Amino acid sequence: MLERNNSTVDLAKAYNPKEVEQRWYKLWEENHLFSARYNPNKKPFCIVIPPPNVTGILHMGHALNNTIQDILIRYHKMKQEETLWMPGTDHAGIATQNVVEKAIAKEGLRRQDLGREKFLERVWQWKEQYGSTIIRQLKTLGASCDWQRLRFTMDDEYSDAVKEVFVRLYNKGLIYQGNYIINWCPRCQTALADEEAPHQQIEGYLYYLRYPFVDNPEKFIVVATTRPETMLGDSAVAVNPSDKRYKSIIGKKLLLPLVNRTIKIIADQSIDKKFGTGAVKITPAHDPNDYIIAKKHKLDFNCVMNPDGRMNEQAGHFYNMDRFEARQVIVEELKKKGLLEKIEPYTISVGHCYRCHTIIEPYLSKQWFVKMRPLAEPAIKAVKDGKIKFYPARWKKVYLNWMENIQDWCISRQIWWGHRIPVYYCRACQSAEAERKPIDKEISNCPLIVSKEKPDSCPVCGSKDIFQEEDVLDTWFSSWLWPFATFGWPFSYQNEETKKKQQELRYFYPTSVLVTAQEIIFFWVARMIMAGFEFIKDIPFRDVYIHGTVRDIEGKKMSKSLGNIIDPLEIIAQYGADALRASLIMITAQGQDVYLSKERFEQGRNFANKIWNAARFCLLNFYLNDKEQISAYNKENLDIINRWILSRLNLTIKQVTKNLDVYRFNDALNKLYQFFWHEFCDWYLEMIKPDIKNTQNQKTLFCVLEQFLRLLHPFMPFITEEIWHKLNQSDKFLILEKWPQADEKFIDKKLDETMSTFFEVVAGIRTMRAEIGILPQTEIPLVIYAETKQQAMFFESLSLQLKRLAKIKDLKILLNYKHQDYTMTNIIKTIHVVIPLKGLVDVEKEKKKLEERINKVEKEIEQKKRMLENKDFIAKAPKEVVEKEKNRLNELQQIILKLKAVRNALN
RNA sequence: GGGCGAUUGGCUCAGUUGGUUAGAGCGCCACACUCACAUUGUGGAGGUCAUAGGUUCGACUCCUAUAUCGCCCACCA
Repeated sequence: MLERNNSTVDLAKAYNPKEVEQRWYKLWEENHLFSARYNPNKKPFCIVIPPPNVTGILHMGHALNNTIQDILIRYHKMKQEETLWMPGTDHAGIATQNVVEKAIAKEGLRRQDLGREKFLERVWQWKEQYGSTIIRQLKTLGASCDWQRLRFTMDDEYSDAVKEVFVRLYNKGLIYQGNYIINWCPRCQTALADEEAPHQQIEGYLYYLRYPFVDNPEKFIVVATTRPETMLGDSAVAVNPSDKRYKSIIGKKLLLPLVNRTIKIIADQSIDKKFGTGAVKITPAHDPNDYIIAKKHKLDFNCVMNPDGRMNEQAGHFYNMDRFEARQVIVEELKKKGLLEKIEPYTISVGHCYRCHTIIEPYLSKQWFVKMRPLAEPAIKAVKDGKIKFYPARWKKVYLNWMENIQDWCISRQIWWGHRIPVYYCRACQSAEAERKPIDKEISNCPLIVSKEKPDSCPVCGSKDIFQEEDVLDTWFSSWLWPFATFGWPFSYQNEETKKKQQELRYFYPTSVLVTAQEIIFFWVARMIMAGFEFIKDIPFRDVYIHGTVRDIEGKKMSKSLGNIIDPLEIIAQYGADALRASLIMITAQGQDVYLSKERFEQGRNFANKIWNAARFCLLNFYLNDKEQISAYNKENLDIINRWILSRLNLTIKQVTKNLDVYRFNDALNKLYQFFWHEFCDWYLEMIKPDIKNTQNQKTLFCVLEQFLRLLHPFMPFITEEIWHKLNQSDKFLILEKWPQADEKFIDKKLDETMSTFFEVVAGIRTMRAEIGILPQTEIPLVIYAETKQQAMFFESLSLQLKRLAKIKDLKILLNYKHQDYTMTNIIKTIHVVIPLKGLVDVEKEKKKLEERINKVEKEIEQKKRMLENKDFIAKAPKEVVEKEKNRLNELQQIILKLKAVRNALN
């Protein structure tokens, strides 16, 4: 009930987001407004959050990503769907381990000092202490996640899913172990997947080395390399078999410098004759291409480096040198021996660890892999067939390109924090060689036991001395199960609870949309699609919305090391979460990168403040005791101003809804911004102000404000909820209210046009006033010469407003323009507007301006005429367009007549 | 080497299937504070839509080149 006593409406002059936001979030949570459940009577809508790292703290990327999800969730909730936003965090193996290692380093400890178990204890401790930071921060942003469902990728239930998946894939023959050259990070000391080792160009050198012949040490062959330190592990030099320069020496023996080992010259098609000298040193254990060649030619694999990037015992007197130090020393020694031909500057592209940015070492080691081809097939098809849609669509191509060239996935990591690989060995059967060493022995025959649980005894020898694989799984090997493992899949134990969970999975899966950034398409999106098909036999989500990357104002990625971070929490503290959200959304065009500076957030703050003050004004002026729904009116009973604002409101509802449905958040919000600020505040409120107590104004005002709050709620949840309660004085939460539906019968295009003519006239008068220097508060007389009787009546009906808005006294609305005493005249649309005050006008200036305008209009008339004389245009353009052009020409011709009349009068 | 994106007023960007007079925010200039809001209001200046061709009755929009910037993918030592 709308019972209002002005003294009870107590709103501060400026909006104070801090207090409001905290209060409402608490109430939302306490009332479980975000919780979702199986509900067959409602359409499900589900988003799984891209789980932030437990080590994470909220950055702008999170803020954007989660604001978008929150908008979708709140929007669909208001559309009365059963809405679930599944939250959680990711254990982030390497990242978290690094963080904890740094922490214990302060105590002078390395993880090896603690041992695996103790170290893991410390990680869990760390997680308990700091792991919920990001969750708290998401709450300050307003995220409407179902927090009771909060998942962590290392939860028991979730870990069970990971093990299940490993076992299933292994049994299907899709997981294998093998010695391959993988991306090795010498700092993290673990293998990485290809995606985790992005290539970056760095300025390096191309070294030309001389390898002497065994039978003739005076002569040599020259090879080019960017990594001279690997020469210690060379097994051969390869040339192209068709290379005339080297044809005769294929098969000859060379003496590998510094190590004095004999190697052969071999021939291989893959060698590019044009590159370098056309002769390539082959280092099978340190280069993926050389590895392939070595396999083919059965060469030796000489590993010369330790996992920490230092040279190993095989490296002779370079032992224990760091790889880059060894590079310099080796080059130096070769130079002394006269075996360095030359050094050229050269740009090379090398992999970098995506966690610590150390240069990757291609390293031969025994790792676990997933065969991806079979998994990719259905995932490719689903996207090709449009079962999964990308927004913006261009990412489809990127996805397909990657999927169609997919490589096997290295999933083992030599770290401690993560899901330990569910593989067991029998010590009795195991020989010493099974220890991890970069070797090229075939996989040991020692029996593997792949099992979710530790087996009691060895199935081969019966020994009870069983131990588990040391490696853990790639973090993404758990993340790719997120859309279903979060529901409790695989429901290993059947009971009431798991049955309920199963039902929920069936209800919410496939989820509705995945919202993420482009960097994550390969890591996560593609793999979730594959896992979805493999384990649930269905797509994991229908839509994938890829938003842009948040960058600083210069287009650089925001990062700690660059020091260009804008902290969202600081913005929230300063301007409020609503302001942060609104600012981010307003400048984020679909899928485009966002360039941010602090000042951008003022726009959101200003908008919030504007809403606050407009609402305050309304609340101070409501006096009706009963609230009547506007839909109960017959719109014919409303006056033109109320009809107009309802027309604009309904159009806005339509546009906002449409834009939200296609993920055009900026368009949706900008429409609301435009409507509220410029149509509702600037025009509507100003027009009804003098007569605000009028019943129909009251009702319409209430209705528009109420509907607007609903529309804005997904974008700016806090301020809308606050005003909503002040407006309704009830306990009903806005988030539970229905999303407005546009009522077509209120949308009146003609009326909109008529009103904009009125606004143009008002603005035109203001311009004239400003030009002749009449102060805003000074009232002036005015004559309007309308075109038609109807138009005159229209202005008559708005004369009160016109007088107020343009500070007019003695308003005359006449029909036939007759120039009398020239004072100041303007033609707005086709209407003469005259300020009958003498002596204010600089006649020469006016003449000049008039001439300019006449010229412009004449030019346009010429153009229109040409257009309309063109037979092709008349024949081929749509009728409406031709009609429009004709009308415009007509109008222009009227305008020009009037302008000329004024000019003539001036002369 | 392939692919993608961007190029619109001083700045940052919109412009949804091609259709009148290309929009916004910020900034700038001028004016206005006892009036819901100076985190405001009113008015104004400022753009040959990167360049060159082409398609079309009509191009900011579609096509082809070119230039500049940015990103992604690829094992060329």
